[in-house]
Formats: sequence, C-alpha cells, structure tokens
Amino acid sequence: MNRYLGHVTNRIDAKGRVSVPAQFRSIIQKAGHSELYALRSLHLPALDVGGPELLTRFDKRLEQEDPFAETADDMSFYLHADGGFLKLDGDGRITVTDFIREHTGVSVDVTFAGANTHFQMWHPDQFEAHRTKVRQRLAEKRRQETMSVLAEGS
Amino acid sequence: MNRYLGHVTNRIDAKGRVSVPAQFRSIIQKAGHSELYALRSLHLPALDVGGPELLTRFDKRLEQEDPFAETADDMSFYLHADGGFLKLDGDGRITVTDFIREHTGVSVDVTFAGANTHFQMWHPDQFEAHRTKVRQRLAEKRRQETMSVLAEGS
DNA sequence: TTGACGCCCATAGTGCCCCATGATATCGAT
DNA sequence: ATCGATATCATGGGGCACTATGGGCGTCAA
Repeated sequence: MNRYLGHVTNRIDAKGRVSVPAQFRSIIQKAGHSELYALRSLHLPALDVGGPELLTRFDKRLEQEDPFAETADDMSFYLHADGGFLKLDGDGRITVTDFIREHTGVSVDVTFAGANTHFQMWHPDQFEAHRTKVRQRLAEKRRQETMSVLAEGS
Repeated sequence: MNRYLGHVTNRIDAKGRVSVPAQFRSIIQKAGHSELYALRSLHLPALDVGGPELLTRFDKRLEQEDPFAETADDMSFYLHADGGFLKLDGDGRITVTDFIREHTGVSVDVTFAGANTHFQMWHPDQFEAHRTKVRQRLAEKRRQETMSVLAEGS
C-alpha cells in the first residue's frame, strides 16, 4: 500500500520525540527517503507532511504563477520559509519542535492522519473536532443533493 | 537536501557576530562557495543572501520587472551599490554590519529564512509580521479559487 | 591607543545514534 | 484450537557529537 490511510495517535516522550506510524514510514522508505517535509496548513490547525515530492508538487503549482507577481512571492515564502524539515531518527521518530507545537497545539499526544498522497499531524482533540465537523458537512451536502434529486423526479 | 528551507532565529553576540544556521552552511559548502552575496530585497525589509549566481538571477528579474531602462538601472544600482558581501569566519559566523542593520532593522536577533535557491535575513518581528500577512493573502486567494493542490488525487 | 577584525579555544545545550524493554501481533507445531 | 516462539512496534533512556554562543588574544589601520 503506497497511500497514506487511516489515523493513529502516538505519545510524545520525555525528550520530545514521537514515533511516526510504521505504516506511514514504510511508504516513505519505499520512496527511498529519510526526511519529511512539513507545511503549516493555511486553514487548519494541522501540519501537512510528506516526502520531498510534496514540495515538488507545490513547486509545480508555483511555476504556474507569474513569477513577478506578489502571489508567487507569497507562495514561495509559504513553501520554503514557513515550512520545515522533520528528520527521522534511526527508530522512525521525529522531534516535536516548537514549530509544530505552535501551529497544532500538540503537547502530549499526536494524531497522524492519512490524506492519500501525504499525511497530517493533529492535536487529538482538534482532530476529533474536525472529524465530526467534516462528517456533518458531508451529511448535510448529501441531504441537499438527495432532496434535489427527489424534486427533479417528481 | 540542497535547498534552503525552513527558518531559524539566532542571536547576535557582543562582537556583532551571528551564526549562519549549520543547515544553510552545508548547502553553501556543497556548492563549493566560500563567499556570500547579500542584496537588499526590493519590496521587503529583508536581505536576499546566496552564492554568486544570486546576482545574475536578480538582474534578470529586474530587467523583466521594469520596462523603463533608466529605472532599472537605478534599481540595479540600489541593489548592488554598497553591495553586501558576507564573509564566514572559521565557526560559520558573519558579522552583522550597518549595511544589514539599516535595511532590516535587526539588532539583537536575526531570523534566517529559506527561499529555495537562496535564503533571507530578517528582524524576527518583521519576519513574523510578514508571515502572518502572507498566510492571510494565501488563505483569501484559496477561498476565491478553491485552490487546493493537496486535494488533488494521485 | 583604540577599535574593528581574523583566528583560536571553551562550554552548555541540543540533536542524533544506539540499545533496552514491554506490549501486541504473527506464525508454527502439537 | 492452544500454546509457545518470533517478529514488529511504540516507548524509554544513555551517551556522544555537533552547534550556537561567549570570550581571549593577536594584527592591522586609523
């Protein structure tokens, strides 16, 4: 399986380290990488994490912008300055820096959530809150669509 | 990794020196350079720092950015005039000259920010302010376009 | 002399590498 | 199916190496 799926919550130890779930690590390993790249999500209290190809994907998006416009500078700043590397140690752990804590609010536990091509890091509570919100929105959307279909049929 | 990424804040000592982050130093070293060139950013209170290739890259950008040759010359002069040239000492530190202080406002701490092919030097507060602004602008843009690279499949 | 600068070394804090332990899952033999 | 052996994984901790930072001491120029 080469996709990031499911979610796991792990504990931060006394030295501020946390294990990246083995199933996620194996994906990185298969890609031949030993480093992770993290971005602070623009609209969520979570980190978007992946291998170097995550950065490449964003770089491609950046190339589409007019290189002399403000937006291009903004995106470059967001990608290159606002992000950070997470180095995996020999046991597949990363150190939870202030960089991570500030944006996500994590302190004792971290929830790793798969997002297909990459994964996210959350405070467990924030993750749970977000999860229920998403479910509500989807249910609401489905209800609306069903209603409209019924309306057409009649 | 041979790209300037992430950001670090270091302290200026009593002799006016500050350590260039080891992470960045190793990139310079790998490129085989022992000298750094610093240019005043046009739109930002920051310095753009990198190897010799930084000069040509910015010259090209200048040409395209301003159609009036005379103004471009002025800007080129502004960029290169008291042109920054930062020497690394044996311990990977540079001395923070007035050239740096004037344009960036740094006094006690310096924030080094990656910009992929080069890096920037900021006053920590200015950096943080810029960061917030950039995130706001990007979030706004995303709301308008529903731009989400992450949401794409594969 | 004084102050800026280059080169040297000292040290505290942090990050990284290595190994240990316990819990859980997997497998094989009976 | 049961039970024991083995593997995998999250977690804990020791200890070394590196890095950031502070400071000493020459040299050179004003």
